[in-house]
Amino acid sequence: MPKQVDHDAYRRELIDQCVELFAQRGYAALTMREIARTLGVSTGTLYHYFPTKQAIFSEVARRAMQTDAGFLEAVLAAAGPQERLVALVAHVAADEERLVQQLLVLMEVLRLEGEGSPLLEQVHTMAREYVAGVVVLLELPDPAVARALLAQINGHLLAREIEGVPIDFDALRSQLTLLMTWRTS
Amino acid sequence: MPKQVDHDAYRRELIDQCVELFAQRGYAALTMREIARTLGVSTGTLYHYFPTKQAIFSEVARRAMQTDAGFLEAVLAAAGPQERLVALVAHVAADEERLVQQLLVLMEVLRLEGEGSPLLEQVHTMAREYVAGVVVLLELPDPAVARALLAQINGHLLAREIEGVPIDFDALRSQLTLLMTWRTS
DNA sequence: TTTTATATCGAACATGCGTTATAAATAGGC
DNA sequence: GCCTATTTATAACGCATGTTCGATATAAAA
Repeated sequence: MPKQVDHDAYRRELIDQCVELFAQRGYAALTMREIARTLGVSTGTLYHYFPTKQAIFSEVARRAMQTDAGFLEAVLAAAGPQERLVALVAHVAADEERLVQQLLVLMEVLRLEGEGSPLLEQVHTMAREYVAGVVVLLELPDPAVARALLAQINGHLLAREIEGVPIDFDALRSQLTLLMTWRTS
Repeated sequence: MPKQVDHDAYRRELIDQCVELFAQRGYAALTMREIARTLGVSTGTLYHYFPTKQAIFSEVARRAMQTDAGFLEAVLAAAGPQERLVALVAHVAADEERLVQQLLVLMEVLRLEGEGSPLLEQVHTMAREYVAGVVVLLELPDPAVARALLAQINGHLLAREIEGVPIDFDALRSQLTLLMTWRTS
């Protein structure tokens, strides 16, 4: 009968476009009017699809936490741990921007959500799954090694922002290779 | 004649208390009224000492960037590179909270200040001085090694927030020791 | 073509913001 | 004890915010 729009698909589209916005501007500084203007809709439309600004952010955060399947496939395709590490760094280099955005959105969750919030719990869970995933992927003997590798990657992403210089991915890869040999002492 | 208050000293006191506030709440979410309430003064008093909210934040950011002298002394007191690394990690462990706050404030600067802003330039400069300082302190052959060490430390600080688990400083120290042996390949 | 439920919009509302203005309190010099 | 310049506090201003609302546009069903 009425005008028909694929509600859920459109919602996802809007959320996808919001990830970059929330990452760059932060939750508090970003206004509903600015979101609407950027997405090319009115605030009325925004409220037709989402009940509150907070609800938009929750979905943005959940979206940012999703690991893209294509990446996992690509890394798993490589034969040994060494080759997989190379594939992993290649993925980081290719998706640099998105990974920085993911970090920024996650930090925003830490800011906004208090102890015990479901969204915050989800962030912690996801982080631990990341660690466990790297252990399996690279056949590591100890989660501490995985943590070190991820810390190294995130540290470099952070340094890119703070120092304002591009990441040397060759150096990063070789540093990660060295870290892979680390054993508890 | 009138009531006398050490203006500059009081300003510094207020700024010091604001660092934690801006780190935890972020610039946009933090209101002048909240600052005033937390510091136990009125907004009028706040505006007597600072012209704008932006001005408070600028000074907070500059304050957060200051390396405390006590730390440098302690590290320099140690004899060789290995011993100094141990001292450095000990300092990180002791000042964990303050270092996380520093990171959060710096990220807030990145959010707020556009390309070419003096404050942003100051952040970049400070970051590079950090790298150069670590090179000298630990007698490293390559700035890339210093960057790797700092990335590892910051990465672990970040992971503490995101994973919600405490840092294993013994593991961190031994991982940093391994990274110190890294050479460009 | 008419009907009708959905989709979209832009104006309006209440609230809270950064900031200003103004008055009260304070303490040192006469 | 009185000035007087500084320090403090409070209320108010203009504006922007998140959200609500009524009207309009849209397209499938009849």
